[in-house]
Amino acid sequence: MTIRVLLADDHEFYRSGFRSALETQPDLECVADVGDGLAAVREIARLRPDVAVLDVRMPRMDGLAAAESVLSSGSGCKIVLLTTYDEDGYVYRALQAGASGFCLKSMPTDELLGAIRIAARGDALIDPSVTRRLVTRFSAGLAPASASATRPPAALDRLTPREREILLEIARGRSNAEIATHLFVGEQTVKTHVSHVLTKLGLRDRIQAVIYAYENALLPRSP
Amino acid sequence: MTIRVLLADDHEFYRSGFRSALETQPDLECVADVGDGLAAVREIARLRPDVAVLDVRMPRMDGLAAAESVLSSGSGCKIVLLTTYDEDGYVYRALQAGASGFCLKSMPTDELLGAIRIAARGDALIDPSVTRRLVTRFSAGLAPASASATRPPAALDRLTPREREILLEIARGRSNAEIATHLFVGEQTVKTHVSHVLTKLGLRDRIQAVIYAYENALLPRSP
DNA sequence: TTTCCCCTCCCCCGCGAGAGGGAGAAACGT
DNA sequence: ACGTTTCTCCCTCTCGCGGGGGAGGGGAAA
Repeated sequence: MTIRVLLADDHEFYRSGFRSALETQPDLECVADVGDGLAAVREIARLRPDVAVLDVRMPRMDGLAAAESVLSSGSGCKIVLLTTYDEDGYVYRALQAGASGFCLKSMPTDELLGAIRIAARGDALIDPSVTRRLVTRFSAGLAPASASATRPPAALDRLTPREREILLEIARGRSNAEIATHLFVGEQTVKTHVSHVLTKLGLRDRIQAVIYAYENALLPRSP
Repeated sequence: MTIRVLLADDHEFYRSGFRSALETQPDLECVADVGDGLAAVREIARLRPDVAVLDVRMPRMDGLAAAESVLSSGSGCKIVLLTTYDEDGYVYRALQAGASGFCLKSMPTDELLGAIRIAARGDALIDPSVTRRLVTRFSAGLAPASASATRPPAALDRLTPREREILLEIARGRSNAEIATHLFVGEQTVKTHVSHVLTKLGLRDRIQAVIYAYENALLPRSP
């Protein structure tokens, strides 16, 4: 009984490499590979794979939204999320959605294949470096970032959703070019958003924005 | 640089088998093996191993209590918990105590050795079948929180006092000119220090330095 | 339909930042 | 005495950042 796998990633090379790796495994079969989240949701509904491997960063619909859509549909398809960035915020959304895996792309091929098999049998695997963050959080206590305690400063409400997203990207230390790549827009666009964020929040430069984000608990304060 | 390991388990045969397995690994060294939790706590304090592998079920003091004792002592010793029973209640206590691993005894030898290495480098590994329960709980509604870690940043020791001072100034969002004024030195001097700080800490720019400072709790929470 | 907001992208321009050199003067331990 | 480390200051050069404009498209409200 082979495990039917679907892959969604926006990098063509990555997908072809992934397919090649799967072909060497007698128990794994890649039924489709797509380049964005929307296509992933559609193809999963059509082909009903056992496991879907989704990149977090994708055009049109990101992996998290796609995972939530698939998992709430009750199709029984297991989800393994992939990311090049060990964003722990993503882990929580993924876990809350019921994902069966959260792995870094830097993970060795055989380990990733193992993660797929683990997901297929109903278990779950989280990348060790991500697990560490999880443990740190657990040992620190509880309470979701969205709930209790901290009140959002009124100035934040003046930001558009996109601008808030940009603010978080800035706070993670990314350059304009990096933000552009990660959000699939041009660098000029990013510069415009950054400029608006700084103006609306009355900040001098992106460094002040980083400090602003930390002081206002927009970022979890833990390594 | 070998990883120094301590084992605590109440089965004599298991301990000897564990020692044998470690002897085949050039990077792992078993500094002691004990048969109960109380002895584990005492020997960990005396021998200061890098990683302690503790069985959950032990006489006198169980592995969880021992783990909590060791982890709260701030010795820096990492804890990997072992159990034959995948009780998720144990996992939660272990994670809340700050354990770096939670593995089943049924785990293959090489994977357990891998878990020790993972723990030694500061990451964490949870057995996949246990992770699955974790995910179930997460998706059921639990949520974590902002954390506070007590971690000694080793790279900081490579900085001179002046450079540490500069790092704090950077983290406060000051420009080179402002730092110069504040510290009564020339801006060129500041630029030199900043450059050294970035080089020594392996950071790309001052923005990463700000993030570094926050993540390593170099700044008191001010808001 | 018109108006407004949001997102997207483009231009030029000035400036601070950081790299990559070098160099002098203390203070330190030997 | 000596070398090492630290702190100080200087140069040039490149590049990213941010401000100042403008502009088009789409969606939602009026």
